Amino acid sequence: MDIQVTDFNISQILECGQIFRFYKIAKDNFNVIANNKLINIAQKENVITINNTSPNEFNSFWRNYLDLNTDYSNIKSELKQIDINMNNAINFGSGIRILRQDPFEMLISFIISQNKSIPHIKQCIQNISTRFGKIIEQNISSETYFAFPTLEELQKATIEDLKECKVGFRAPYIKDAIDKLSSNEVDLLSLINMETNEARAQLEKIKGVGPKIANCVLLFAYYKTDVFPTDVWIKRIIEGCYFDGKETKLEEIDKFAKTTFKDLAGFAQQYLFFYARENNLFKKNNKTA
DNA sequence: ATCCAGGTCTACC
DNA sequence: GGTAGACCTGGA
Repeated sequence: MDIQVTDFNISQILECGQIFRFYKIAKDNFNVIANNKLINIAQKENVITINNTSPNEFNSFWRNYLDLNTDYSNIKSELKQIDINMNNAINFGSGIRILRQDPFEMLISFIISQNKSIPHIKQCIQNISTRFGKIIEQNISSETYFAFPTLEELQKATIEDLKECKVGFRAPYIKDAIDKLSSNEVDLLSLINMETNEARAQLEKIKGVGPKIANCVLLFAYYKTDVFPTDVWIKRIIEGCYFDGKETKLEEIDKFAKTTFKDLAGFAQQYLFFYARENNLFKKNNKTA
């Protein structure tokens, strides 16, 4: 089915670092896995074509998942007023939207993400899905695709099993997450209605979850857009653009982002991350900066 | 080979 | 309370 879109670029949305379960088929054409479903999304100008869904399913799930109920024109114009850097970043990634993804999948995925490159993160998540997730029945490809496992499905995994999925030293962290969710020591459902700081404290009870990973989960699964996940890329671009290139503590960057971007910090982070990473800005030994 | 990648934990100050 | 070093793994 075809849908008219604005402020929407499927490549930017999938490649700005918020999602790991997508496969590029061709230019502006991707397979995406979410909600135990596999769809193909292709975009031509202001029309996206989604294969393997129905109008009913699109309206009940994908519309919200793709954040199509949010008007991005106001968000962008407000952020653009901040300065030339935000202006450049937004012009570069003007079709970015923040997906509304599954909390459990985001938690495990971002635990895996620490000190890893993005292709390797994707590989680990695929390994875990293939081993513990359900086969996606309504397939549109010759390959077999697997859904990300549920908590119940991952409860069967031992630390050894997880290590075989190549997650390395993160295996006990994943196990700790599964244990704390199973015992309800951490309740992902309850986070929806919590204040950002309170929700972050819950997530950080899990071993291997610090401020960066917690913020990613809060932004990408709970749409708490006042958080500002600071990874190496964000750290570099913020230091380069706003701290005269000087080494700056994470707490100070967080304070800066809160006062500068306020409730739109999460959006600002996505524009800056995509802008910095795609252009290799402020990387060590890089004169582009 | 050596270093680094969506960070966080641990050990020591 | 604050920081250096360690940490699985794989690719440059």
